[in-house]
Amino acid sequence: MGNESHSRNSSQPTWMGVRDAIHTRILRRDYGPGARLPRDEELAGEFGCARTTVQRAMRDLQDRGLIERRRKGGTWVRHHPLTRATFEIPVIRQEVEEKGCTYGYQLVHQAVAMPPLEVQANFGNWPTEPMLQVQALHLADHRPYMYEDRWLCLQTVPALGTVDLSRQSANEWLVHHQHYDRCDLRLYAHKVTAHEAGLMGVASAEAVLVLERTTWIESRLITSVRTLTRPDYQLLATT
Amino acid sequence: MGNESHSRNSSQPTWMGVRDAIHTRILRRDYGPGARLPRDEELAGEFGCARTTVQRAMRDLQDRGLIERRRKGGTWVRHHPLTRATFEIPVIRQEVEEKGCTYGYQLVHQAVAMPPLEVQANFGNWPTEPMLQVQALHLADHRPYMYEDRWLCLQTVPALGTVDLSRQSANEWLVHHQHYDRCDLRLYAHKVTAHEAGLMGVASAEAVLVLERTTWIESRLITSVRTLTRPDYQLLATT
DNA sequence: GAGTGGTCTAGACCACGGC
DNA sequence: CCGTGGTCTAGACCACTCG
Repeated sequence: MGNESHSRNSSQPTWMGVRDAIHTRILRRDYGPGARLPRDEELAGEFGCARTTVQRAMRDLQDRGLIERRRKGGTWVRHHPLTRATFEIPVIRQEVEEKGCTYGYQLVHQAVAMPPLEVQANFGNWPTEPMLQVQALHLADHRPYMYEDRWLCLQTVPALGTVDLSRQSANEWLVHHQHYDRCDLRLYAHKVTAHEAGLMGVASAEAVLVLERTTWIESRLITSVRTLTRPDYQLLATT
Repeated sequence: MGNESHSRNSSQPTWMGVRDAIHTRILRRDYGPGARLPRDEELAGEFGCARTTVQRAMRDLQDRGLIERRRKGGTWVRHHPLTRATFEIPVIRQEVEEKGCTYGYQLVHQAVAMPPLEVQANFGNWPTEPMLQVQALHLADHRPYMYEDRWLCLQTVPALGTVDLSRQSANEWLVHHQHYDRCDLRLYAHKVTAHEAGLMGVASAEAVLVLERTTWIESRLITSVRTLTRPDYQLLATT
């Protein structure tokens, strides 16, 4: 039944021990796909622990997408366990410097304009209005590392109007001066245009990973940015 | 101080209420980047709740990448909050059917062979040995939806040798017969080859998103699969 | 209405790790 | 060593939701 490697001693089960025991039962189909698990209280009795401990174990299994829990409905084994992948999106300067490279930044274009429809698509109900567009390159050892096309909301962050974005990236300024409480992400492949290829220093029509991020504070739009990575860029996750 | 929208009433703070209050203080730089927070017990006293409740709030802030906690070291505001994105990787049949399409499957190639080096790179210390390679198309309304190039470990899952993979996808068989307890993911952009373009029914040299997954059970390799999506495929996440 | 999970408490002990 | 977070308990009440 699992070797209980997480328990401190036999008389006091840990939540990890309980979790592993239940996980094992799911893997062995003692609790098969779609099956209903015993009530927390019952399991607590079986394992000789408090109901809180079972709860802690169950929350972990739920976070991992193995079970579903509903008040009154009880706990159920998912028919198909969810595969959830968590990626960490790094701060660009930090990522570059952690690779032992010198970070650099170069402003390409800046103007106030009306965002095109495909950008507005990220904004939900947010009213259409002119925004500050900033296109810039992030460099590693003086070579292009990432290209970003960003739209900034001057209504939400008026201070941006006074920042010299040729010296400091909007990314960096925002990290230090404007927190967010919501972030939408979109990830897809993109064939670079001739213009983008020139800026990035890659072959024309190369395939690159695009990361689109839209951030908000208290339901007010801050910025939407489309980031083009180098063709060899990979996102890694271990579940 | 935040409007405590998560508290049931003023006399009994909820962990979400406490979390939001602390979050607000971080946003307002009452607890600035790199600062140390008061001990849990102290905060519990301030909020008039049990230490357990503060713990629950802190764990959530930690999961969201806003703070770091260490025994004896205390709780600290991260200099740069982590941006974590969680994506759900769907079961293919389910994903297709949820879009209202008919799911289909077509085996392209199957053979036992030695996996090439770039595939072995996903296997860590796992010994090199012949594996079952399966290339197949997943269809939506009879049109190509995804292409997968998969390597299966016959040592770990001998039963696979007897499965007719021209009728049922390895994906589906594995979901029903072989659970995993570890999954490594890798995500990148790829320019399709002429061969892949022909199979997928897309223009040659098109950019597509590739999802590589390697799964394990009790430290034994199960399978490694490289999935090519359609050019318009996007992964979405809301943090 | 009633069964089930979700949360809170007060107190205890443990484990990690900085000093 | 000893301060701090991590976990466990036993019991209580609450909130959601299914039948």
